[in-house]
Amino acid sequence: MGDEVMTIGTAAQAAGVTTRTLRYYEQLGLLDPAERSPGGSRRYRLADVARVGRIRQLQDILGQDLAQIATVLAAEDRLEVLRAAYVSGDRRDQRRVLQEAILINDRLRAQVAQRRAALEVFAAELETKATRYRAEATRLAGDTAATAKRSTRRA
Amino acid sequence: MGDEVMTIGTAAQAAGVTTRTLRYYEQLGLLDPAERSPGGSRRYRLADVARVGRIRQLQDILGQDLAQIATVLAAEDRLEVLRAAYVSGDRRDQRRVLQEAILINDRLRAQVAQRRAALEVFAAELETKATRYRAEATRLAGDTAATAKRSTRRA
DNA sequence: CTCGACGTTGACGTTCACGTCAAGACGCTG
DNA sequence: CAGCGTCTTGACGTGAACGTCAACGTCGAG
Repeated sequence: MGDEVMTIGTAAQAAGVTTRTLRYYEQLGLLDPAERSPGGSRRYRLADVARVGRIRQLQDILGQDLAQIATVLAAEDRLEVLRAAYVSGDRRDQRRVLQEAILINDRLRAQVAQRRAALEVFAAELETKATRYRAEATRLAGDTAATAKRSTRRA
Repeated sequence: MGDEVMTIGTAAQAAGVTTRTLRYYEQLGLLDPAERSPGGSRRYRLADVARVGRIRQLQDILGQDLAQIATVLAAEDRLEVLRAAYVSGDRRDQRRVLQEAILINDRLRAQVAQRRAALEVFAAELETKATRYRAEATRLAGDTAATAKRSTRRA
């Protein structure tokens, strides 16, 4: 109960994309609707809709490149598997599993860190300008006020 | 002197792109090589090469979408113009010019801030996991050591 | 059971950001 | 000025990420 199951049209609407997009994502291996109806219709669950949301979010963060997103999702999926393996695994497995998880996570972190660094630089540029503008604005205001009281200055 | 002028092939190589890319950027209005030779060959200057670099940098930061990059570049260009207008303008112009500059800059900042926020969220997720993994790793190590000394624990 | 809405696969169309090729003009070296 | 490498415009090709259309099969209300 609770695991709402829906047709592709409904799922698409819920996810805010078209049915074509869902089929395309499936074709690329980004998504795989758990079951088919006896007749062959895809059946989506809320988890699938959520995954589409994740894909769009990643597109927003990392760019359109679905191949790159595929690797990120694969990594995340693998982490999920590892998590399961970890809690139910015996002691000697856990170290290996954890090591792999750390490796995957670190790779993702490095990737994100790089993008973040580039963005930070750009943001810093903009902030610098913003600061200069503000300073200039107050200077202008002060100057104008002073000018009004005294007279002229600066050739 | 100094303002090195070059042919499209040389400029392309200097910028690390192909000649096709340079013509394409020009076609989109992202770039415009100052002059043509009498015969019609494009002449690029170092500033043009730098601009290409800026475009690639922005692609890296904001994604491939050249239309969006065009608006950013247009904003930056406008800021340059305003800067010139500002230093040579008379007092009553300066306030208007500065206001426009601030407006443009703020729009860019908002845009960047949004992307930054999304990235931060993702980065935070990864950091959380990294922390958990590290904690788990030390726990495992400690547990193992303790287990070796005492005996078994945890069903 | 029928019928209309919706789903299926397959294939072709479209936009973006270039790559590639053709036919000719340009430009520098010898 | 002859020749070879480079540049010009124009046009078609390409891979990614879908849109769209055709010719079917499926599903659920009546």
